[in-house]
Amino acid sequence: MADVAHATGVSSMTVSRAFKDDASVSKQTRDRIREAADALGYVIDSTASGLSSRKTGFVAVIIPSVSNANFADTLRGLTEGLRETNLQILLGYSDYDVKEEERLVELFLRRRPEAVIVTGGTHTDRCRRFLVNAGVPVVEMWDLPHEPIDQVIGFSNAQAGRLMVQHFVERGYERIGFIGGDTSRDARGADRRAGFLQALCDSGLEATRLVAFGTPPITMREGARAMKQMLSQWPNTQAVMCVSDLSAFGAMTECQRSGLRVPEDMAIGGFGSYDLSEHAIPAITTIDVGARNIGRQAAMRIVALLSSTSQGNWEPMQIEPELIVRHSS
Amino acid sequence: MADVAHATGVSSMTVSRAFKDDASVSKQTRDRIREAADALGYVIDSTASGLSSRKTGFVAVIIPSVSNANFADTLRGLTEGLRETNLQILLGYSDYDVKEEERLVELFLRRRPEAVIVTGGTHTDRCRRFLVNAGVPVVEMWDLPHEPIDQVIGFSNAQAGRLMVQHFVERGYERIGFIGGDTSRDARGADRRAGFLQALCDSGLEATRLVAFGTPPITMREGARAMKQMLSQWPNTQAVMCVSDLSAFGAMTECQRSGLRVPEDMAIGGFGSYDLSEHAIPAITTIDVGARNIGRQAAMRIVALLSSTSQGNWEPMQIEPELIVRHSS
DNA sequence: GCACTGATTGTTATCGCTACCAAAGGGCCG
DNA sequence: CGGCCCTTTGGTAGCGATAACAATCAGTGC
Repeated sequence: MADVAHATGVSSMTVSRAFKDDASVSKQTRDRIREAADALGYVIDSTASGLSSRKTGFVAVIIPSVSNANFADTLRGLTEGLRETNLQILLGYSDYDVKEEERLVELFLRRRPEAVIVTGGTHTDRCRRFLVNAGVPVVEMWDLPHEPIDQVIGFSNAQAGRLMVQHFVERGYERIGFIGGDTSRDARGADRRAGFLQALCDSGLEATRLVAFGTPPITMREGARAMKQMLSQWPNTQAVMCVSDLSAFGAMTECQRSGLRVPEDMAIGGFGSYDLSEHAIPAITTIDVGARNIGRQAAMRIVALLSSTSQGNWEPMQIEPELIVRHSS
Repeated sequence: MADVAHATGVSSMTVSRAFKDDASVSKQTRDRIREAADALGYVIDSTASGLSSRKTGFVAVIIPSVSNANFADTLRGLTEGLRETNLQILLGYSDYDVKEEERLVELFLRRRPEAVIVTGGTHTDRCRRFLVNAGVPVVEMWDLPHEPIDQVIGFSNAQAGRLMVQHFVERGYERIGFIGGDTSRDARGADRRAGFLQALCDSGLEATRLVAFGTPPITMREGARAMKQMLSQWPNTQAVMCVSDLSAFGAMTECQRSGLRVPEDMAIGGFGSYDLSEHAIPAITTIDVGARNIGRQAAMRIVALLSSTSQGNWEPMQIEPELIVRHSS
């Protein structure tokens, strides 16, 4: 920076200002400085400016997985929402593991982010302590935690499960099953299942046809295997909700390979509104939570909270899962 | 940090050392310091340590899209490869736009990453200048650039196109088409198409059945529309290669909706070896480039380059695309 | 002409940490 | 017992920027 200052004949302070958007430098000087910087190949050092100004421009974001289209969509929404700000995303994924989430949170807090966004409301104690003491806005998304740490942009996963049961019941199905992964790791998947079971009970239906298979996120392959198990254990099952569209697709192809017609012999419901479920034949009934919108809303809230002017009370934002009925049910 | 030092009765220098892996501090002192830090809620500041030590621990990674399972896999490979180091990924995605890539590279260089990984060998002039002058290892992956900037871990996209033609020809198909997106943005997709066309010509076959539809990455929907156009323009087409498995799936479902049997009436080939193509009915013939492995290799090379001991000459690493024959062709 | 205002630029002192060098303490050997 | 080495700890300067204040200058109104 001193070099650029010298080359332009100004002080380094002026160079610093030339690279800030809102600083008062004459347009002429700024242009000259920018030009000189480009010629010298100078790139401003955010590390130093972050230290000095105590603003790093980072937003730490932790999602369970990047391979999951839903979280990828949320990430996209976040990116879009932060595009015009000078905030940058520091992304980590936890592999659906709260211990790994804790590791990432600690790692990321070292970078002094200006906000932290995590997925879900389930954390280790140590992780929770980190977040509470972070001293910056924290957003929990994709869930409605009982004891929020700070901000919440989410929806009720149990509600999603109930919606699907309601739909199956309206269609006249009575012997209804659920396919998911191990519930120990994926708290949101477990919530969907819990809501699903509760709704079955409320409707006076048997709630025993559960297959849990593989570590989340469960894939098409595991969905297929789980359906195979479902069919051998409860052959007269009429409808199955799957914890995700991917497993729903796997389950559906398993039915088709077994010569079952969907939905006549077996109705299928998924979750997540993947492109896949729209294009599969038959198209798969699913639940849309507006993953991209969740990201966008989280970004908007972060931006609002950081622009100190706004001083609203920030209620949890509750998003309504929406059932999308297609041909598979 | 001074607080922790005071609480433990040591100097801040010793506290600093207690948080480094290789520093010489007695185990006893280190434990006491760590304990005190935890109690005080102290988290070390990487911003400051980065400034002081000139090691930020960042690796800048730019991929075209996170919604694309292939790049998500590469990212996963990278993460795995860097897990045990103290390097952290700074991720950005360019939306298949070299101008956006330039913006990201400039943004990321401000963070003083210790290495930069970009996707593909096509960049704007300014971006290329940035990368050349970055002063840190640069890896171009997913392609074999004619004029590499530094390190290369990639494969020939043209080769991928040729492989599929070869396969179609062996199967006896003669009227062969290609479905892709606008070629102006996706250089790698364009390369696949170029290799495809070249191979058709080499086999003495007509190379005119091209449908380009939508901005990359093209989706299932666009694959379906493109197939519709293909069928109306060249109804007697026997086989089609699609630029990705997603578009291949969309194209295949369009055939099925039109009452065409796959592969008897229309053979389909994709690219990328998505889970989807394995589970679709019929399963889709595709090309596997080992996306995860590319990420892993890139990580390994970065790690090797940064541990100054190794002083090999680093040839481009050329990965061989592999044809996976399934039932759709 | 003079005080006053607003726009632009310069000076100085940090931000929180680590590199570098120095020094203290303990064990071993001749 | 002195000298040497090794382990562990401390002091100081500086990494590259910005915050906060000070200073300069031109224009304005009276």
